[in-house]
Parts: sequence; structure tokens; C-alpha cells
Amino acid sequence: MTDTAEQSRADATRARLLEAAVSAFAERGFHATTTRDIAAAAGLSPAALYVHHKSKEELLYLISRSGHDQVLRLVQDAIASSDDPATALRRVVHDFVVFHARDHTSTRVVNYELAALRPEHLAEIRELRHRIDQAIRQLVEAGVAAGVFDAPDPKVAAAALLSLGIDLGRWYRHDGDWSPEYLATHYAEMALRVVGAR
Amino acid sequence: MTDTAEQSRADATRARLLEAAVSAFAERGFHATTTRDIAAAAGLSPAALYVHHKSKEELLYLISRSGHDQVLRLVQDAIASSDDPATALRRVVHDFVVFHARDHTSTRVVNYELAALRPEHLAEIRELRHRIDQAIRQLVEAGVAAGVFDAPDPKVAAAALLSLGIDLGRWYRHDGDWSPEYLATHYAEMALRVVGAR
DNA sequence: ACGAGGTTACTAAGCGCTTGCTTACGATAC
DNA sequence: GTATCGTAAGCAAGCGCTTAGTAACCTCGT
Repeated sequence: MTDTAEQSRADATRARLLEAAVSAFAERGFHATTTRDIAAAAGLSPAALYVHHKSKEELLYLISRSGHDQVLRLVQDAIASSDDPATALRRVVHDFVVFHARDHTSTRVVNYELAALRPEHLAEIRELRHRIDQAIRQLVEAGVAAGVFDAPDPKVAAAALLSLGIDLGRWYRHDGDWSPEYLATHYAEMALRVVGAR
Repeated sequence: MTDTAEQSRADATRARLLEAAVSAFAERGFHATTTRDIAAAAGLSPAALYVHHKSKEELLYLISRSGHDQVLRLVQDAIASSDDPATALRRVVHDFVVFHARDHTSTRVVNYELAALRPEHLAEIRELRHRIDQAIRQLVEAGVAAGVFDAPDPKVAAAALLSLGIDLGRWYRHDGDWSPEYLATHYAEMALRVVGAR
């Protein structure tokens, strides 16, 4: 019974290995993590990793690819949700921050382990990052052009907004005082101040 | 003639190894850098590293220690430079940003390779980081208490300001469009908006 | 002035261990 | 009885670091 609707045994094991890799890469970094660490965390022998994945680097690529896809979609959806730049920006920053705080373990890997990707994979990921950056930059520029934002240099402001979210992967902890939602609401308000929303 | 006023040959070699380590750690990360990489970049044999330093980790510690010392001093000096919270904050953010942009190679190592430090060294560095965080947090809180800042949650605002500077180590490049000074001036203005300076 | 004796700065060679990954071989389910 | 899913064992390469040695220089008694 190899099904299509449900998840096969192999798919479940594959996913377990990926989750184990996310945790290990986030905690120790890609190069400090061994394939034995990952396999053991998934409850498997070292060799089992290679039954389900081509290489250690492929695990990183799959994690990175998935994370960037999610962020890009999130940003695009938020921007498409309103014609008012201020409303759209509030939603972009809110959702961006919720994602980076809630999934800080994977976003840490996604944002800080790029250098370990093989050149072809890195190029592909860079393209996704560029689209994310451009989407936010264009939103800020559109707000300034429409006269609803007042930012001396919209590109610099956009860079700052990105930093606010991305840096969460470095410092955010779930056992801290701030929930993802709390932080997202406050960060969204700060973002509107940064761009000088009226 | 082993002098006191000038730098001895050994000191110069020691410094060369440190510089080589900063570049290598920043580019590839601590764990992806080999002691052979560092020695070769300093124009020495692999063994020479151990003439001047105890271990690869000690190099990281020295880099980290020096970087954190500089940042702490910079923040303290900026805060002490004015009784007006707005003036002080502008200077703190300005200097903080100039430092992280200008020295983005070393700040990258300083901020993103902490996990590779030995436990005793990590504890010492964490203490320095705590003092930096507290200094900025207290400045924002003082401004709110004095009624010159208007921030819904001063601690969250302080966390955001730190992220703006630290994240530069991840993305800033000297061949980009923005000089450290240009960025610092704009970021300082954004910081004042974030804390709601009147 | 000079060379014996010590010090400094460095290297060639390699040791013991860990790494990513492969190969050859079961066990279990249908 | 044959796919499927997994493992035991181990290989070649590379790692951090050590050991044993050398060349160049400095010191100082004569």
C-alpha cells in the first residue's frame, strides 16, 4: 500500500531527517553539524541519511529553498492585500516578523548558512532573496511616490526594515518575554514610523 | 634589542595571524576555516600558528573580545557625551552603525560565531553583550521617562535599534552604494523616529 | 674583535582522530 | 519472492595540534 493521499513511510523519514537537520544546523551551524548528528537525532543510523538524501548540502538546500519560498509568498500576499501602502506595509512587517520569530530556528539556518551552499544552489537562493528585497523596497518607494510615506532615502529605509525581521533569527527565543504576535504588532508600528507614514 | 616602544617581530606576526583569522572566519565561518588557511594567509607554515597562539578557538576569542570591548566603549562614550536623550541616542546609533559598517568583516565574526567559543569564553563575552544591551535599553527608557521619547515598549524599541546595527555585519559591503557615514546619519534619524523623539 | 652559548622565530613531518559518504548485506511487509 | 527500508563496517581525505629540529640572531667573556 504505497499511497498517494497519505504520506509514505519513506516520506515521513525524509521529513524527520530534515527537521533534525534544521535543529542541528540552527544550534551549531552547518559545518559544526555532522551527518551522524542528524541521523542520530532522527533515530537512524548514519547511512540512513543517504537512503533519503543525496548529501548533507542537499539538506541545507531543501531547508533554504523552502524557507525562502515561504517568505517570498508571505511578502507578496501581504503586499497584494491592500492598495494603501501604509496598510500593506503594516501587514508585510507584521507577517514577516511573526514568521521570523515563530520559525526562528529555521530562519536562522535560512539567513545565516548561505555560504555553505554549493554555487548553483546559492545562485538560485540569491535570486529568491533579491525578489524579496525588491518587493519591500518597491512598496516603500510606492508609498513615498504616493506621498503617504516620508522617508529621506526609501532604499535605506527598506534595508532597515529587512534587518529588523532577519535579525530575529539571531536573538529571538520562545522562552523570552515577547510572543511573535506581540513583537510583530510593535515592529509594524515602528516600521510605519521609520518610513514616515502620515 | 627586544624593544618596548616598537612592536617586536613576534607581535607583528601575531597580529598578522589575527588579521588572517578575521578575514577567513568572516568569509567562510569558524568551522569551515582550517588552521592551514589562516597560516597560509599570514605567509606561514601551519605549525607557526601554534607558536603565537594556543589554539584556533583562542584566535576567535581574541577577535570577539576585542570587538565587544570596542563596541561597549563606543556606546558608553556616546551616552556620556550628552544629557539630552535624543542627542545621545543619535550619537549612539550613528557611531554604532559606522563601526558595524566600516568593520563589517570583524563584526560579522563578533556577532555570528559566538557558538564556537569555549564555554568560559562564551560566558565572558555574553557579559559584555549584556552590558551593551542594557546601556542602550536604559537610554531609551530614560528618554521615555523624561518625556522626550514616545515608545509603546522601550525594551522592544531598544532591541530593534540593536538589530539595525548588528545586521550590517551580514549584508554590508564596501563596494555598495552607501558609505558608513551616509548610512549612519540616515539610521540615526530612523532611530529617533522609532523611539518617537519629539 | 670574535666566537661559544643561548634565545627567538620558524618549519617538516606526521599522529590520532573525525569527517562525508559508499558498499555490501539483512529484515520486514505484501 | 521481491520491493522497500534500513544497517554494519569501513574507506579516503582532511582535521587540529604536537614533536623534533634548524637557521638566524643576540649576548658577553676574553
